[in-house]
Amino acid sequence: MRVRFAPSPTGALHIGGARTALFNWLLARHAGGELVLRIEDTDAERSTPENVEQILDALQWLELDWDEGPILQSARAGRHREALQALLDAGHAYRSNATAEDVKEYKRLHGADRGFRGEPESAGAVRLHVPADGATVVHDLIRGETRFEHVHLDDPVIARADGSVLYNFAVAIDDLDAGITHVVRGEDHLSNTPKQLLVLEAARDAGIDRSEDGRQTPLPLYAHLPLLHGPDGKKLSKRHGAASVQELRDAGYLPEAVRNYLALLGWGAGDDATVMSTEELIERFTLERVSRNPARFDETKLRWLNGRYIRGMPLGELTRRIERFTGREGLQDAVRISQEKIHTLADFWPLAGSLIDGPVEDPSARERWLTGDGRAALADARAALAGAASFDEAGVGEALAAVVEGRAVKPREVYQPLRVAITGSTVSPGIFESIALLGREETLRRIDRALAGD
RNA sequence: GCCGCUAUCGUCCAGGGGACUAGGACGCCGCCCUCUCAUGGCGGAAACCGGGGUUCGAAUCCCCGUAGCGGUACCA
Repeated sequence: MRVRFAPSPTGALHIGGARTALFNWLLARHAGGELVLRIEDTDAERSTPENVEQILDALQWLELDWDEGPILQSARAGRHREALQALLDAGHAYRSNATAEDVKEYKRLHGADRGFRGEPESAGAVRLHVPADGATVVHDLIRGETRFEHVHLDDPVIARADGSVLYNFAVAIDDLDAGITHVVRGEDHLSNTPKQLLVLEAARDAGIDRSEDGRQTPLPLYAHLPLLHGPDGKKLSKRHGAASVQELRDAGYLPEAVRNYLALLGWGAGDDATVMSTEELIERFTLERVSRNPARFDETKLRWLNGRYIRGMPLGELTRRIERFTGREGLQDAVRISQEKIHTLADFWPLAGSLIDGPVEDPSARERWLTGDGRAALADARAALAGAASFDEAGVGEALAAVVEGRAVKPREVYQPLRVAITGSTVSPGIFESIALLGREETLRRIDRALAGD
């Protein structure tokens, strides 16, 4: 089995593209086949080297590797011209100066459901001859047979007047030359498939489909994946939050969680498995179980899944990732007491950063907890902590429990003022853990500053 | 407009003629745990797009309608 992932570098790699890459990768790894990476950059206007870099970078972050490539489609222009000329010579294609208006006029005359047929001219863009009768049937591995009647198909333009080839031609030739056995891509390409199949058949007839050993290359099998949409059912875009792989990374998601989540969009293991390691995904993934319905990208479920991965991760590993994410070091103790409270790497600093860089400013928190009884409770807590026999979590807990008991109040009446005093905010890791982490000296200093505050 | 794809809880995935009183997960609601936020545990609400047909029997098969999406570029 040889599959391919063929993004066009017209922007960052979006979630939909990442899912297509993942499915191809899963399929190749499951079957012990090869994955070819091809960059579809035949549109020089819109393709940039920066975008190519970004796509490669995104795939690397996702830890999806490939076995061949990246092959730049633009580098194959020579082969494309040769193949194009062969089709022209064999009479499967012709030059035409017909414009979009001409096509419209043709349909007005012959009916809206009649495909455009042009007259061969000496110059102009190159169109493929679509047979007058019959139909091209796409045997889609996911959707079954889809029949496209030739009368409905326009003679597609396969090359510009300057001889540079267009997408539907380049794809067909490249898939053929690369010996691709399974074309797995988004459903938006289903309608393009008959055109590509027609190019492939014309290419065979023109005799340009022979591999080195002279054998005819079999036509690839096709599988069209359901499309991915935003939460509102519309096409994915920036409005939907993290829509590109880079944005997912910056939002603090883990690549393994993203892989797991993306695999669940348009595919299910068959039983009720939700959390699956990449190894398990590889083992269980099959095209037969891919759904036909479009799916929506729902970030809340990704967040939950990401949280599961974070909680299940060894402390050292999580620390390493958070340190790389934040660019800080020496975070292990803070990470340890935050692990069960965060869902993404990005959640860590807002939760626990104040333990490292000092309390944050939150006037409303001070107003609510550091006035009246709160101040008094804080003073008691200070005294208790100053005299605590030991300053580990248990020692701190004991000392503070005594304060709660002594004041005969609900625990929060002591703990919240304390939390605001040492972190500045009402949200933090556990209070005993936080205080133990700070140590006696720093804790008392922060309490004193809070007490002196207003 | 034309051509095509799709249609099960708010979302994702099961179920593919009788096992459906339609299952699991996220989210939501409630309870428990609890120092905040979380985590964890328990419970709950929540769906077969509409209409015909086939059949003893339809979420499941067929047709029509509707809706969503895609294609219809000298874009990919």
